[in-house]
Amino acid sequence: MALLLQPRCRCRALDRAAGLFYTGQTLTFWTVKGGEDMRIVTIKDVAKAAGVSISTVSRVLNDRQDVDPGSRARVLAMVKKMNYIRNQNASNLKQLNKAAIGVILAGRSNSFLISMAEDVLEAGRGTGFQFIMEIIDEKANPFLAARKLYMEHRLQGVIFLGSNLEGQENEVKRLELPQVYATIEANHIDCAHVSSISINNRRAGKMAVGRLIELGHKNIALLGYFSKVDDSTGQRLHGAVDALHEAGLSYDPGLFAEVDFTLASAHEGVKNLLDQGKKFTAIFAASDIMAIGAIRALSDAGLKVPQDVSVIGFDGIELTRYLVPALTTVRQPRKQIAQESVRILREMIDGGKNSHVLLPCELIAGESIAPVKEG
Amino acid sequence: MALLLQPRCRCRALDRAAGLFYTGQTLTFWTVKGGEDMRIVTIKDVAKAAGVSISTVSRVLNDRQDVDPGSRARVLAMVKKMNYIRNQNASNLKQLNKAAIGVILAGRSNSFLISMAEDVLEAGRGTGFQFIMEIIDEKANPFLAARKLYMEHRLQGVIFLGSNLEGQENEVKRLELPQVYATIEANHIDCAHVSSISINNRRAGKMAVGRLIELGHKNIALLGYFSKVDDSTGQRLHGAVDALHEAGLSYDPGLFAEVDFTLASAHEGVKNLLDQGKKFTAIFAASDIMAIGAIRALSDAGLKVPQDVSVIGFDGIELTRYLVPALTTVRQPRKQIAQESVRILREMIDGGKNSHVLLPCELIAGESIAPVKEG
DNA sequence: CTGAAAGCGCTTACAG
DNA sequence: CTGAAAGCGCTTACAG
Repeated sequence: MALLLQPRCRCRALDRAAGLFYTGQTLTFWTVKGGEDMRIVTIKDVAKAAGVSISTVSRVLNDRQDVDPGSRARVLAMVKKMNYIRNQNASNLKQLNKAAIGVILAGRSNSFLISMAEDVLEAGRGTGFQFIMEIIDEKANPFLAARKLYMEHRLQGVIFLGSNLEGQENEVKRLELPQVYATIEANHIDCAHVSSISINNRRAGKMAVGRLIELGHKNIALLGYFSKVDDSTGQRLHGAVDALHEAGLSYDPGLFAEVDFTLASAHEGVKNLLDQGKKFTAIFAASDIMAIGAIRALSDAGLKVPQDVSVIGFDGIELTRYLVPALTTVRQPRKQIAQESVRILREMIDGGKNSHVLLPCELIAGESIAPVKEG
Repeated sequence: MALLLQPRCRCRALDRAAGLFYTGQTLTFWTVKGGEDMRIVTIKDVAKAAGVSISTVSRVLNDRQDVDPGSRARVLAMVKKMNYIRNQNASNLKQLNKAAIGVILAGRSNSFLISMAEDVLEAGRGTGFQFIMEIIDEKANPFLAARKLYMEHRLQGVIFLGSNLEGQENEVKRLELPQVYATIEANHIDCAHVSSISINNRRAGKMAVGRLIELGHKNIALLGYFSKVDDSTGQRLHGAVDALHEAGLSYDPGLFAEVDFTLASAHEGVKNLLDQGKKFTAIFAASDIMAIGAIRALSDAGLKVPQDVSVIGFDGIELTRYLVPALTTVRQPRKQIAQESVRILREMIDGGKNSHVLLPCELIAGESIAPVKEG
């Protein structure tokens, strides 16, 4: 790379053997090898500069106590001076029995899950486990991701956030690692190394629609999708139908719009219902994002929330509190799910039993629902 | 792990030497080594099973053409059968002269940047470069992240998304790699391996506030923060002040609320202004998220947008179009910035000159601004 | 407390 | 077209 020789960058090419070299304020340690001419400082370079063996450098880097304080000081000084950065590839390749936990996050743009991933990392602090997070596409294979992570980091266990287990029972079992499914009810999977923690999505959906019914709503549109196997989203909708039935109302499939977890899809779904002249006074959306898309579609049609149509979302993301009107939503206990995921996984890793936990959830009163209009 | 011996998981412990083993439908290849008893399939195992050398397996895995079709087929069959997954640690450790580009994304919960990161990956498709993305905390050191990525992947170049260059000129120069700063104006950094691409944030800020002035607003609150060095956010605010001055209005520091890129912070900032009895008829926020927090604070005080107060945001995230009222915002040409970042970086990698590009941006008319109320 | 040596799983000239 | 061998940068028993 010719640009390395530009004087304005205060860099000078230098053979590896020459060791350290000062140019201006910048300490430059340089290697020219096989066409590569970018500075790479390895443990070997540090060892040479500090006058110790690579074993000793490694010991210092790994905070082992059996190192002479003087050696340690010299090594640390050189590490800093030479800007040494450990090559994790090499480290991982060798270090087999690490205490590592993988976190597979399915869905890059799902802010609820991203927040929960942060909660998981937070909950993992001080546990002695290294948490390795992998963000994958919503449609990607989470088990493959977990296997890969295992290959590369020798995980002791995995936490899955937001993965869909639809028809994946065999994959789950074949991943022979303690695993916790967060936000997903996985109690139908009968495998001793599988736990799950979530809310009771069906009851949550029932609660939300129950509230709408209490307010006098009878024609309630539902947004979401039913999977082949009942996943979280489907359960929420099933719960909605439960509430209708319990109130002696019938479920009108014409008021269901199949939408995914995007603003655009929800917007279009509700627009379609309106265009078809469907009559409804309330909407239950299987996610907050869907609810926001829905509200916009209502607004486009001149309908006001909650005066003309009540809307309830799901998840309880931070944004809901800042919307005008604030969105009424079913709040999942995000932090608690995160913390319990870590706790349960650690328990399993320590040889404890698996468990399938259902946490209570809450209907957060916003400003987006109101009693049904007379007439 | 005792659970591996659970019959329901269809697994059986087996010495490595024993090779393959069928249990039920599941093909299980097993190793028991040093306390670890989770199946690890390596290239060596595949080689043995396919009856070739590891070199040949590696060639197949790397899609080299100099392999006998028969060998290739046998290897691929075993790879599939044995569920072989390549250990990237080992691969990266050895494979030095890869065509790889690093993408450092600063800010986990910045949806504008996350979307742009996806655009970058999209733009990178078919370039022959592997794109390696690292998401770091907003406050983390992006240069350290880049160095680490370089250590582990021998990057040819780096794209920084959303990093703050405040006082980091030396770090930039010391990172002796072609680098592109996206969304940041870095033309003050005089280094031949540094490029940047962004909008002219100052002019954009001026345009936004200019629009508010056209509508008759004179008391305009500003949300954001000024850095020591002028970064994007500061530039937007400077531009706002430019617009005021050009219109013969003076900038009232009392109408500035220092807030960061969170809903909560913007909400509190505007609440404070209102609590202090500050009078303003419009708000210019340095990001859309800030604008949303601001609108909520206005609503809490009984003020309506845009009837009582006009609000303009910045970035043009998808959500703005779905809000009610839709948020008027300065749209950054996200896709174009992403595409040009990749193009410019590749040019530099090929030995081309660096460049600092300013792209035009657009004021997207929403429903959140209106002429100032009489009286 | 320290260093020489083996080896993690892979890739890649090199010699057939 | 193929395999034996060297080596990427590290960690970790092992023997001092």
